[in-house]
Amino acid sequence: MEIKKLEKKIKAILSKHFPPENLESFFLSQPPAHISADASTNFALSIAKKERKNPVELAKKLCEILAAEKIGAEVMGAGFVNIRLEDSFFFEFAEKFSGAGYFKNPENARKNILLEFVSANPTGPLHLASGSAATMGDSLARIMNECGCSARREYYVNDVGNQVKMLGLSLKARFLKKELPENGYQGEYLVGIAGKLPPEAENWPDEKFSAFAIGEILKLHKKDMEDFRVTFDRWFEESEIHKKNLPAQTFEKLKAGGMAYQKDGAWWFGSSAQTAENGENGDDKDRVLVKSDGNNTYFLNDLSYHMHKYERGFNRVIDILGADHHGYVPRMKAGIKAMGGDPDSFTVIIHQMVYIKRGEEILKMSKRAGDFIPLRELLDEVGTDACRFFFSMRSPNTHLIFDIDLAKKKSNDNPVFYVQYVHARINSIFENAKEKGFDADEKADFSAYKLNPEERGLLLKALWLERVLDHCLKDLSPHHLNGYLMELAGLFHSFYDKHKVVNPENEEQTLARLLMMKTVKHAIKTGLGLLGVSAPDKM
RNA sequence: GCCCCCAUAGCUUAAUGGAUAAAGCACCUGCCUUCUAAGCAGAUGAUCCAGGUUCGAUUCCUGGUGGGGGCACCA
Repeated sequence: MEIKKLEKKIKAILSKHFPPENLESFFLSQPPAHISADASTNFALSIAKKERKNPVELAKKLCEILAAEKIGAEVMGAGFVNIRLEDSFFFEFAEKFSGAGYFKNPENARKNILLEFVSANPTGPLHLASGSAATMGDSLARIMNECGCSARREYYVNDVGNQVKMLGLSLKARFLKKELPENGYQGEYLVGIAGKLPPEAENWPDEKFSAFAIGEILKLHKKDMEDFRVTFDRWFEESEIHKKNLPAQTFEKLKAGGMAYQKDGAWWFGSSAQTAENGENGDDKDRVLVKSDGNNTYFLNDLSYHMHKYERGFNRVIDILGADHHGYVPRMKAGIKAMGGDPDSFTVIIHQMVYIKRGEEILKMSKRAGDFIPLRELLDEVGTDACRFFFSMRSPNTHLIFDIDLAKKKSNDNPVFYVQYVHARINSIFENAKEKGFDADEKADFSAYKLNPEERGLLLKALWLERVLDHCLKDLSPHHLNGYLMELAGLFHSFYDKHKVVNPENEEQTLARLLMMKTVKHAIKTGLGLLGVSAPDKM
């Protein structure tokens, strides 16, 4: 939180010279690599017009104000103010950084977030593409919690409906070695599950086959997610909302509020009218709630499930969906609004489709037998670390082409190893230090220590991790963290090649550098941890 | 036809409206007697097109072009 503290401090100083409305646009950012400064602000540029002053003049004034408070700053370019921090600042920062709760932001304390993701139908093994959503959701939840929000992960299990019936019938056919029903589930996995059925299943009713199949497939999903280091706080079964009679209650409430009408023997939700007043992003047509055969649509059930999320106390509800479901978003927002909720508290992260490149062929993710690539296959062949880092590297908006042959064959080229290698190398530095009699945790006085550019660069990078996490929260995507870790790793490897940490002839330097190594190691371990990637001591 | 997403280096991708657009792969040149060469140092190489807003646009807006996805009384 040192960046936010510094921003707060500078803002307080500036508040004596600028009106509050102009101060709102003040923030610090990390200067680009070729600028030798520790923090910079475009404040002078952004308020020049409002203040009716030349930006460079304003920037000069800023520097004078800061200099009076002993903050070193200079003007550069068109009006950037670049701040240089004292060496002592970095040592103080390093002492705090490794402490627990460094990233906890009190402003996030009231954010009670529910993330729903993967939620694959329990009718077959998890597809590779589920790994993408699982990575995004889990890493995002980890980052949110690290930053002081309360985020919970949920997996919605569609354990009722036609597909479940069909699954049971398909399993039964496999068990009795009969022809599969039309539109039945073709996958070989049902043969394996049939083998687990007891002999008396011969006399089971169809529903029991369904329940058995779902139970077995859920076990697979849970195992896959566990091995992928994704822990759901709850596996919410759709049958639960029916036991609680929630869809009927939702339906009644919509009717009572005049939001539902009857047409052609079905009940409709006026979603287009409901969203029309919102202007943009309205639903383009009304949606059926109860079909003319008397059954609920998926939408009505799902709306009641989403309202139940709010009833459980969550004030921010986030779904992660594939791009093929984006059309679903406006009607859900309209539904939440009609139910008296706040549509702005509901966010859908749409991730674009993952395409699989195998050989020269680009496959759409598909459940057809020949094209189906299970997540399990990739986990076993490439490993969780490489998979998770690879999937979290991209923004959800990227139309990713996943070259599966490359991923398997050349997994060593995955940048995850470059980052993990930092952790392993620092670990052996500590071992070496210990052998030479240095105690890395020893408190020492570094007030006279002059940081060289590489040392300063490492501590500066660690300092800015805080802002990277802010960007992840803002964009609801962990991918900024991957880029950050690769950059930090690059700085470290370069430092490592140029400077030696353990030097018995220079105790002050050794202890100072050990503190830096501790800081870098903590940044790497924390960052990798947030991505669900391990930080090995040896490689 | 309408809606959403995308277009950056040979390939896969980064870049809160900011300063000299950043990495990896591929390719080329050097570097292991020193805390792990899964590494380092260096060379080559890019913002789809046309307007607009702005002190400043890869980023925002409009219009093209090209690609992906979606437009069910399915779930």
